[in-house]
Formats: sequence, structure tokens, C-alpha cells
Amino acid sequence: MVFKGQAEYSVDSKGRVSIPAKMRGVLNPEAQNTFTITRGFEECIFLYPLDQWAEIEEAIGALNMFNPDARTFVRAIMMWADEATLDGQGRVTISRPLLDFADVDGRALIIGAFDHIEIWDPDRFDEYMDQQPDDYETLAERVMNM
Amino acid sequence: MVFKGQAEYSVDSKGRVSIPAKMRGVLNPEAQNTFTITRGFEECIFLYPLDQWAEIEEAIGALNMFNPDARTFVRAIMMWADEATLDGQGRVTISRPLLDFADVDGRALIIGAFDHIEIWDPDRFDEYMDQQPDDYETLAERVMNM
DNA sequence: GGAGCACTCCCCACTTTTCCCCACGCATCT
DNA sequence: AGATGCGTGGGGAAAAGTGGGGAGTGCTCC
Repeated sequence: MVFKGQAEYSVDSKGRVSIPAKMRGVLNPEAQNTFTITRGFEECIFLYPLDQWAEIEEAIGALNMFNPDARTFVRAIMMWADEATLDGQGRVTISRPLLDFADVDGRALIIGAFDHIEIWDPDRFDEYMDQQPDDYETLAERVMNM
Repeated sequence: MVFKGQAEYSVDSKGRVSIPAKMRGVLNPEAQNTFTITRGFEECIFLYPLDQWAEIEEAIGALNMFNPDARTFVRAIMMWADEATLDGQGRVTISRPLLDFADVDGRALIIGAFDHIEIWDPDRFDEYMDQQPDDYETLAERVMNM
């Protein structure tokens, strides 16, 4: 189960976003057509299939809640988390707070990112890519040689 | 049973706060729709389902009461503790002293924090998050030691 | 010891939001 | 050219949040 590809779809007045059929097609049955959706890194939204999210929850549950940093992190990730099941048309509803957080409004860029799906405001994604100091080739060399 | 999500609800004149339906839905039957409510860390209110609280009581019971720090900690956590059962509308009543402690008045921010629920004054929560020296991405890298 | 007061708990009614279903238009494939 | 699959929009039913009222209980003061 690997998500790939991109699409720019609309976000309607109810906060609904279609998930590309290509990405729906690779979901495991265990995911039950349901995602855990939460804030991502760099101001985007993450969608994890339910089965994939279970591993992340396990890691969070192992944290020591008497550590202040751990508490801050757990609050920051869990407060944005929500479960959303695909409706009959293959869409998920994203809560207003999350859309505001990612500055998504009207149109959304949907990216397949291996084990999860990302939703970006199209303009914000362009800015993010422009800000990256290294080009694709340099990045590839550094990351893939680790 | 994992609590997640956020909501900003009202606190009425009787100190009642609605618990979001999403969070009520994940309660174990053993919790009997009842929470142990006590002071939290960083000036908020903690709500532990009854079954989850049992584990904390066990840990407290194992403390060495001949240690002065242990005695102070036990006093501080237990003196605020109270039990509250959901009413027919899915609300809990929070005692005036606890509301004063967390500076909650009028409106409350309710956060799912994995094994418990937290209730914050919205402004105070913003301040808390602003005070964090590290951003979300840095925190995640350190806490999850990825 | 009894009456009155205050508090708490439970129930009812209203308003808003959410969820689910149906219908349309466009593109693609046969 | 028709049929099928996919993205988009809207409406109605059900659930969720909010506020107020009334009965029962315990306390205090007379």
C-alpha cells in the first residue's frame, strides 16, 4: 500500500475533499475506508489510513507523560487529530480548524506521500518548494546516502 | 481507547461542560461514563476515565510516603480530585475551585490528549503554546527520537 | 426538633451542526 | 456514440450542544 501522485481538487463549503480514486484503490481492507487526519509538518494536513495510524499511536502511547516536552508534543498532535471515513462519493470531511491551520480554502493540492496522503494549499506548497535551499539532485544525493 | 480532537464549548452558570461526542464514543464500558477530574499539569484540568484512573491510583499507592516529595505530590493531586458522571446530555459538572484553578470562565477548550481529556481556558492555552521554545517539527524529532 | 433555604441532580425543549443520500456534469474507454 | 467511472454540489434527516426549569436532598437557623 503506497500512495503516489498528485491532484488539485476543490474544497466545498462543507469542507469536503475528494480523495483521488488511484489512492483509494490502494487502501488495505483493514483501513475500513477510514483515515486519521491530523496536522502535518510544514503546515499541511496528513491523512493516515487507520491501519497505518495504529503504529503511530503505539509509539505515542509509549511516551512518558511526566516529561513536559512529551506532553507538549502529545497535545500538539492529538488535538488536531480526527477520524474521517470516505463518504459514498469517495470524499472526506476535514474539520474547519484543520483547514484554517493549513490555510486551505477553495482548492486543495493532494499529494501521495508513500505511507500517507498530504493536503496543501497550492500557493503554500509552491512557497515551500521555493524555499528549499538545495535542488532535487543535491537532496537526493544527501538523503539516499544515509 | 484514545482521545483525540479539540472543541471549544461553553461553560454554563452551573459549571457544566459538554464532552464531545467523539470522545464519549471511545469510552470503555468499565469507565461507567464517569471521570476522575483533577488538576492537570500546566494549569489545565485533567479528566481520566474511571478505568484509566485506576492505574494512576495504583502508581500513587506504590509511592514511598516516608519521602517528603512524595507526600507533597500526593496531597497536590488528590486534594483536587473529584468524580463526575456524564449527565443525560453528555456533560460533566466541574467544581468551582477547579474552574478557578484553571481560570476557565464562560468558554472552555477541550482537548483529547491520548489517555485523558484536558480542559483549558482558550487564551491560556494559546499562551502556553506560544511559550514553547521549539516548534512542532523540532519537538517531534526530539521526542520521537527519529 | 421543625421549617426554610440552598444546592445538586435530572429531565425537557430548542437551536445548530453534522452526516448521509441523491442528482448532475464531465471525461474516458469501449 | 453510448456507457461507465469520477469529481462536484445541494438538500433533508438525525444527532449533538445549549439553556432553563423542577423535584429531591441535605444543611442551617430559629
